[in-house]
Amino acid sequence: MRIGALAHRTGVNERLLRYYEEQGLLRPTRRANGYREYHESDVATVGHIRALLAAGLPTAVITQILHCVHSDGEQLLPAPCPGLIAHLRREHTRIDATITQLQASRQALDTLLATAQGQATRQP
Amino acid sequence: MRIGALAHRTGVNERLLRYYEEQGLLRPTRRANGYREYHESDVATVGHIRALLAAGLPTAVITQILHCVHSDGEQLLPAPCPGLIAHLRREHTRIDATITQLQASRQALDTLLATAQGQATRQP
DNA sequence: CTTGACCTTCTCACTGATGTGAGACTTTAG
DNA sequence: CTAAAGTCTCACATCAGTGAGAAGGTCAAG
Repeated sequence: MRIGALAHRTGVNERLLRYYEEQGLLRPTRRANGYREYHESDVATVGHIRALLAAGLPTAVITQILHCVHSDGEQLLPAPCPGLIAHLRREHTRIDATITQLQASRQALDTLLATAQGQATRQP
Repeated sequence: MRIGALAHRTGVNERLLRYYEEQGLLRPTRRANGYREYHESDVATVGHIRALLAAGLPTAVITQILHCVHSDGEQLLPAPCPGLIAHLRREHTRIDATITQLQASRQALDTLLATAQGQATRQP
């Protein structure tokens, strides 16, 4: 599969897929003419990458994770990767904190919106 | 209050406070020697800015919001600011989506951790 | 074979929030 | 007065991501 097809199937910009390669997240092979050739499993990998990035993990950590993972479907972590588990636990805590904070922000926004709408309907 | 004191009280880097001024989020006055002089209420304002930034709103939008707000404690929005309400509603939706995605990421991380710990305890 | 549509390559330059450091000036403590 | 601490501006770095441009590859239709 070439880059355009992968971009289309994952919804991720081609430019970004090249960036992920540059960061060591993806390792497509090359055709004779230099075109990147992606494996079917890269579709799933890109999905994982997006999820982890959305969770706020830096690419360097994601690279490490991906190296510890046989992405045979969903079975994971055959390699030892010491320290990684502790790191992941910390990330987990961080995500929890982020969610809590986002909920607070949303609450603040709710209040703001309630006030704003009160204003707006009171003098349209 | 000078910038160091505000930084200390809010936990926000001085550099960042200057950046917020550059972006129009804060408008400290200047002393004769050029030092920034912050008002007591700026402590609360910085808190609001951090919450909104954490929610993913860009500084430009936050500037707009702050201009529509008499920060008399917590009472808000005396100015009309048309279009802002719709914008805020969209941001609200976006935050909801982000929270959902983060929860999914956390779930994925849980699975990863469970597998990892299973591996780790099986062959220590 | 030529043309045109489309795909891919690489490189340079930028964003936005934040970090960091340098060099100059001011204020404060001893 | 001197030293330390605080502040100023300016500039460059980061990190995920975006955009544009120039060059070349691929393929089907004429």
